[in-house]
Amino acid sequence: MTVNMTAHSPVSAGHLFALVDVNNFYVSCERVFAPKLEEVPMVVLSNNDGCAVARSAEVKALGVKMGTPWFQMQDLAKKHGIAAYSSNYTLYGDMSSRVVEVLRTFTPNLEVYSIDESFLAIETILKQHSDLTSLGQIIRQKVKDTTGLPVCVGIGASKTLAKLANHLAKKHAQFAGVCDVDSMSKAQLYQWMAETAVGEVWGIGKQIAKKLKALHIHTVFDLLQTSPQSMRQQFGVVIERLCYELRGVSCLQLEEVAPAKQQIVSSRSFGKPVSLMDELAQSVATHIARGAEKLRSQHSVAGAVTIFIQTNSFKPHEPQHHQSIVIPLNDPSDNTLTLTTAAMKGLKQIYKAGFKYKKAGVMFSLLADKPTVQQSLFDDMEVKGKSAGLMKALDSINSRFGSAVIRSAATGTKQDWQMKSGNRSPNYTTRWDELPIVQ
DNA sequence: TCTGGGGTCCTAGGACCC
DNA sequence: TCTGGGGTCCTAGGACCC
Repeated sequence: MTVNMTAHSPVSAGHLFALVDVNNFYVSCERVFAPKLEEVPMVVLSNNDGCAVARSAEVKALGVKMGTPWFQMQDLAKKHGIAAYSSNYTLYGDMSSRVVEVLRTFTPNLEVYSIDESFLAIETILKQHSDLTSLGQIIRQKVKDTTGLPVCVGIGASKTLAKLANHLAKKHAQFAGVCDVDSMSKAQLYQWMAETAVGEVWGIGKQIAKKLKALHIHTVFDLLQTSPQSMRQQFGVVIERLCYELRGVSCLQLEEVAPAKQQIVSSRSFGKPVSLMDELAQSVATHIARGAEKLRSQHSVAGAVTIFIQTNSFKPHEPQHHQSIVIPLNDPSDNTLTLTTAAMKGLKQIYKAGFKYKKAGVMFSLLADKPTVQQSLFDDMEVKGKSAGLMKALDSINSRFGSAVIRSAATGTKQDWQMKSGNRSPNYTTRWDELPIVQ
């Protein structure tokens, strides 16, 4: 997330954000395709059907917390007829894209914040609508009509206020799904803030809420009364910024283009504990393959591979072994074989026989942009000698990307290329059509 | 050999988010 | 018996170099 260097300087005046958030996203997705579930209290379960990662309104009302293990709510489930569904992330990803598509019809200035939330910059589209609340209702209706999913809309002068507004819209029926704190009177907004626990604010988690409580800061309004400077002293720049955001001073910008990930993780718990090296190796290999796909999809190469294995920390009486190891790569890579080789080397070093492992995973870090194909073309030439490299490199590119990518190319040296292309270095070429093509 | 300070890089861990 | 899987940013401390 890009932020201002100092919390004191607002991005600019006159910002207006709308946060559109799907209600009980995974549950709502399942209900779109099985309308009979509409009235059924239900949860969607994590991998291995371990815990509840989404709860319908009825289940939330029963006090079931996010992440509650399914086996712990058996009695409750029987008593209230709670249905449980295994998660289907392909479906949810698809539904998420559809929602974003609808939102883009309102404005291109949009940040996809998570699978079920987007921020919209709405100051520019306001003109076409009589007021913000009716704009929010139109968005709601259109998403519902197009995708079948229910959303709530929160509107405010900063992202944090939009988040807060969304929270109010969800929690209080009187808002009918759209809350605009920007058009509220100050007195009214402060009233709502005084009724909202400080821990509900975006960026205030359990630990900080606890520390704030010790300072007699219980509600959002209490936090608003403090000086951001003193908050900086005690909690750091993040909370200071948050205080400004609550005051309507926008410090967090809209991130329209998602930045490339800085790390890519693939990990999973085992259904049953695993002790054998072979089984761990298989799991690690699978994670490497998954991670490498993610890596390639964002055109990155990894500079290091971390492998980690863990025993079941929910069983503190059993022997515990949590260990990870970082294997740096001499040449950053996105190649599954290269990465797997490195991972196996690491796994061998941390594996200990006799433990019951419950989880394994890999992480790719030190990510960098993958060199453009043109670059590697000429890199190969440099390495292998002037003339042999090009056609060979071409073959490998074609086999990798499909044979239609480059039909033919001139053989020649880097110097030839520089002559033809006006003496530019090929390293600065990023376009396919600038490759030296021969008919 | 002693003394001091500043900068960078890496790692680990904590806190937060969905 | 059964307890998710991703991410981000910030800070502190140690190693190392000048």
